[in-house]
Amino acid sequence: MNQSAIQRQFERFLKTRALKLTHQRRRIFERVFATHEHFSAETLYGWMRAETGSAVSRATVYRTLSLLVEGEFLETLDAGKGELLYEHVLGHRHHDHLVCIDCGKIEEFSDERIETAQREAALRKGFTLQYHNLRLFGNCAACTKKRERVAEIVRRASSKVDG
Amino acid sequence: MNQSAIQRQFERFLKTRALKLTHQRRRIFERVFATHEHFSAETLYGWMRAETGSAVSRATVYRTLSLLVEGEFLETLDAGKGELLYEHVLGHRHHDHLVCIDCGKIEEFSDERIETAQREAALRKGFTLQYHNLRLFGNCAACTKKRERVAEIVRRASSKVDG
DNA sequence: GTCTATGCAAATAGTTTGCACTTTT
DNA sequence: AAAAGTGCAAACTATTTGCATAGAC
Repeated sequence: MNQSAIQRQFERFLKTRALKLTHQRRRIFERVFATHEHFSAETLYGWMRAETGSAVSRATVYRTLSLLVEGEFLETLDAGKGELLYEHVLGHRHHDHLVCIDCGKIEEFSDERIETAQREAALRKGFTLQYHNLRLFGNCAACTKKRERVAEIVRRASSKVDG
Repeated sequence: MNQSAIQRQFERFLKTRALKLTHQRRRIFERVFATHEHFSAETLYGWMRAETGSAVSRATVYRTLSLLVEGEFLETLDAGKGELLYEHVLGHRHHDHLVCIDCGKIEEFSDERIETAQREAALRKGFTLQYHNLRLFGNCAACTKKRERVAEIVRRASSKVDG
């Protein structure tokens, strides 16, 4: 699915709910699908202010983001930074996230075994599964190395004190 | 591990960090381990006010909860209700959660296949896994039935209109 | 013209923090 | 006595909302 196809889908979505296609909504929509990064509401608001086009207020950014999530054009990700992150779904299969607790780097992964086991767990408990949220927290490769270097320095310093 | 054993563990934890065992901390600690439910900071604060004992302020409740999480006496769970829930770890194996989006009911489950697949995913991406967070959202058995009854009523009503 | 959207600033909600005073060690 | 803890109220942060005005249909 390409950019203009999804744009039409957005217009259809608005129409079915008797919502209006405003300049602000179009601008936000386009900007959101122009990035492949995860971004926060505040980040998006920053982009809107920095780039030219019809002005968009913070309130409208928040309201439009909620709308896009409802319409399943965006998904949210809470990386534990106190603010929600968003990512568009264009061309993205379902996936879960790995979050680096040192630098905030986010990697995506998916595993069919996990999906299956989740469905079974829900079934066992009598739940009708609607959606799920899996986040793995740890240190990315670079930050793991950094941590190892620090640990090495600490080890040498304390052996000096001991010895 | 029984109540008094974990209490001693708490005292040891405080000692190693040169923290003091105050009445407030002891009261909060005991109350938290007296429940097997998930609870929020505000709920705990409510319990503290309702029950007799040395007064505990809201700030101290929050500060002590953070301390207990750091010490790994408690774990947090974000059930998407805008407030964090806590649960103690006494006698609980690691588990993940199923959350009912209608009534808020929480069930626990665990599956070794999920744990394994997570470790593998982290490894593939070069991450050192520290912890993870898996929540399945859906409708519990009771709420699923309720939804089905509502759907049935809607179906009948619309067939009347059509016919 | 009607109904929805926007911008602004104020409100919200859960949580955190600065500071003067109290308690534990 | 020294160091840490507490309570209070104010601060904080991300997000939401009320309301008057502007814009899409």
